[in-house]
Amino acid sequence: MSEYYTISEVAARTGISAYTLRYYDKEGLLSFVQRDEAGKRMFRREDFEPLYTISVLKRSGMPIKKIREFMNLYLQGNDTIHERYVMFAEQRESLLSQIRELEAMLKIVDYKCWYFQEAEKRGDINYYQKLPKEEVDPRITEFNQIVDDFREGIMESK
Amino acid sequence: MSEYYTISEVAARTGISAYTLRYYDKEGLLSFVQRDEAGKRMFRREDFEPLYTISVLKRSGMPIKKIREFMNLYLQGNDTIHERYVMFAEQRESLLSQIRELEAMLKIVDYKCWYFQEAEKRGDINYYQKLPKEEVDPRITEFNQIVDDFREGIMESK
DNA sequence: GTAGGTGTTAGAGTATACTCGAAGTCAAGG
DNA sequence: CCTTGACTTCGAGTATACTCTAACACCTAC
Repeated sequence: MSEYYTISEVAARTGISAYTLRYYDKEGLLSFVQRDEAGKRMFRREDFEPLYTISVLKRSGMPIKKIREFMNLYLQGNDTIHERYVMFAEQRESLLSQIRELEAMLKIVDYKCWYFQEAEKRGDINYYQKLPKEEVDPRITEFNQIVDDFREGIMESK
Repeated sequence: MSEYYTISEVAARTGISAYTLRYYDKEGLLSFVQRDEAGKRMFRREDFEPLYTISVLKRSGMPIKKIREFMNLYLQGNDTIHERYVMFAEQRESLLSQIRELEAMLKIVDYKCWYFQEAEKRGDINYYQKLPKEEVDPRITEFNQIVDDFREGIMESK
């Protein structure tokens, strides 16, 4: 069993390309990686944990610069536990708001899927305009209200 | 009450800057917008619906090029209802997988928040390594297993 | 000893989505 | 009449995150 992993081994295992790993290093994300006499990166077993953390932060939408800040705190060890906790707590809030945003978009896209199916049945994208008011599905009225608010500059929280 | 809206009125109401609206137009997203004799864009009341749709698709993570495709179908009216339905259905799947991904990240960030609080109490980021095996919280064991899988190249679905 | 395969670096190129500057048009108000 | 302000276009600049090329350094196998 080899003590160290080369960049291409790490790339193959993590799904992060060697190019990207070198880019992350250049950007100061991989300062914890050791080098051999020739200057080659030698990834240790324990290096996969910070690597995984980088991957999680990136997939959470954190920009590289902020991940670098985090990694700088990581390098300083026990003195920065609190600061790192704060960063995770903030990222948690960011994730929650991203999820809320996507769920709001999902609701509208769900409506659009339904509406387009109804329109397809009738062969007319504006079929509801030809119906008497009381036969118009409330979902349509509700959506039109959202669009009216959009036109009037009434933003849905956000 | 004015019949038409200028670009800056639309910008103020929708929160999309005039620069961005012109960029969208250049990219073929706003072909439905009329112009006056002087070449100025005249947004009609009804134009806010496609504008809202563009906003929703963008906030759903759809790239501009694909939104353009959608808008080209929109311009063709009733003949493209089915194709547009398909695009919404695909976007719905995309949203669901984005939400699943962020929820998976949230779980890990939640764990990190908890772990860093525990570590802060003890003033040691690796406190659990000094505990007897049976006193280590199962959440820690579980997380370490995820990192082990990451190192072994065992991807969590995705 | 030399070809192949790995690694290194610096720096250029790509893609996406804006964001802005410059120069010009046009209509209304002082 | 002329300035002001809102609009126009074209094209350049910015930011982010890669993605790749070029030139070179090693080590191993034939």
